[in-house]
Amino acid sequence: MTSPSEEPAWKQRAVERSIQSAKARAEQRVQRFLDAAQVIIAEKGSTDFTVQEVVDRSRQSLRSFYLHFDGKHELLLALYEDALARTADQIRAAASGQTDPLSRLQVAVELLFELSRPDPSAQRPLFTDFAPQLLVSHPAEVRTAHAPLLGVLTELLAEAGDAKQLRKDVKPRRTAALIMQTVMFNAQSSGDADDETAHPLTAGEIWTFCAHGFAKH
Amino acid sequence: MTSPSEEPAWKQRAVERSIQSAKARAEQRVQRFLDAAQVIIAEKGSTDFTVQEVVDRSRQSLRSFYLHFDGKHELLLALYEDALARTADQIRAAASGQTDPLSRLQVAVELLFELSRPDPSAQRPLFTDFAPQLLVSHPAEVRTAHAPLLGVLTELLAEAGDAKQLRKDVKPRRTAALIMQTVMFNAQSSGDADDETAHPLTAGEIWTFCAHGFAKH
DNA sequence: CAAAATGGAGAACCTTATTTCCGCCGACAC
DNA sequence: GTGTCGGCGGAAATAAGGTTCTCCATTTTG
Repeated sequence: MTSPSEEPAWKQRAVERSIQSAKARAEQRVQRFLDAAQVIIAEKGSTDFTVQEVVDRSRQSLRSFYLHFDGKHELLLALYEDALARTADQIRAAASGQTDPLSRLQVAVELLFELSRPDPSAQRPLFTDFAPQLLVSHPAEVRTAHAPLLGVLTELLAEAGDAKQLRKDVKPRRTAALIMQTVMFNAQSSGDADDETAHPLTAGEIWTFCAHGFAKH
Repeated sequence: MTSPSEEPAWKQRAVERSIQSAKARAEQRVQRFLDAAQVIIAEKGSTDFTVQEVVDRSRQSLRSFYLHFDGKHELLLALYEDALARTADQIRAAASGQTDPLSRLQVAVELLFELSRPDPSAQRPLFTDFAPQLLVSHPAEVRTAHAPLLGVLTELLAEAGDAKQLRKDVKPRRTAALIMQTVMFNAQSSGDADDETAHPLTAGEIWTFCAHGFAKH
C-alpha cells in the first residue's frame, strides 16, 4: 500500500509528465483499433469480426492489441459504450426539439427504436448485435455502458412526472430501465421476418405500448 | 418423382415397419443427448457446455452426435424449444386458475417473468441464457420455438379483448409478441445486480408496465 | 553510446466445433 | 451359415479463433 502522500509532489508531477507521451501514444493506438473495428463492422454489416482482422486493418500487431485490451470483449465493450453514448446524445438532441414532455418521450422512444434495428443500411451502431453476447459475459460493464442512455430517459421521465403527465407511482429510473430494454430488444427482433404477415413492428406501436400498455384502464 | 401409388401398399408397409425400429432407436439416442445436456446445464448452472461433455455424459460418440444433429445449434434449439413448450403449458395451466381475463394475463405475465429469471436455483429452463446466441444465429427457428408461448399469450389477449378489457386497436398477436419479448428480456437482465440500489425488478412492476405503460391516460 | 522500454511479425498454444478413418456388431438377404 | 450393410464407438485429424510467447528492431532515456 503506497499512499500517495508519501511521494513528494514534484516527483509525482515528473512521473506524470514522463507518462504523458506514452499515454497519448497509447490512446492513439487504442483509437486505431477502434476505428478499424468500426470500418470492418460497417463493411461486412456484422459484428463477428476476428481479432486478427482488426489488427491487420489497423496496421498494428496482435501483441499490441493484447497490450491495450484485456481481450476481444474489451474492444466490443468499448465500441458498445461509444455507440450508446453517441446514441444518447442524438436522442437528447432530438428530444429537445419538442416542448411537451410526453412528446419528448415519444421522440426519444421512437428514435431509439429506429436506431436499434438491425438492418437500416450500415449505420454506426448495430449495437443491439453484440449486446446479447456482452450481456451474458460482462453484465456489469454493459450496465455502465447503458448509463448515458438510461440517464436521458430518466431525465425525460422525470420532466414528464413534474408535469403530472405520468401515472402516479411511476419511478423515473426504474421505468427508464424498463423502457430501454423493451425498446432495444424489441427492435432487434423485428427486422428480418417477412415470412409471416404480422411482424414488422413499427416505432409507433412500440411507443403506444410503452406509453399505454394494453389494458383498457 | 416416385409416386407412392406405384409401390404396392404391402411393400410400403413392410418398409415402414422395418424402418420403425431404426427410427425408435434414433429417437432414443437423441433423447439421451438431450437428457445429458439438461443434466450438465443443471449441474454447472450455465449453458456453455461443450459438445464433448454431452457426448461423454450420454455415453455415446461424437460421430453419433453429428449423425443425429446438424450441429451444436440444433441441440440448443431442441432444448430451447422444449423448455419453451413446457413453459407455455405451465403458464396456460396457471392462467386457467383465474376467471377474469385480465387476471389470467397477469398470472401469465408474472409467471413468465419468474420463469425467465437467471438464477432461481437450477431450474430446468434457463432458456433466456441461450436465447440471445440463437436469436442472432438462427432467428427463424427461434421464432418457431416461440410459437407455443406466443399462442398462449395471444389466446389470453383475445379473451380479454372479447371481454372488452383491452384498449381498442390492440391486436392480440402483435401485442403478444411485444409482451413476450419485453417480459423475457427484462427478466434476463434483472437478476444479479445488487451493487446499485434500484435494479431487482419485480413481477408486479413488469405487469403494471405491460398492462398500463407509463403515461397518465 | 548503452540500457531499457516499446512495439512489430509471426509462430506457438489452447479450446471447441466438426469431420474423417477404422473396425466392430447386429440385422437382414441369399 | 455366410456375406454385406448401416449404425455406431473410439480416437485422431481439421479448422477457426482467441490468447500468449519468442525474437528483434526501433525508440526513448540517462
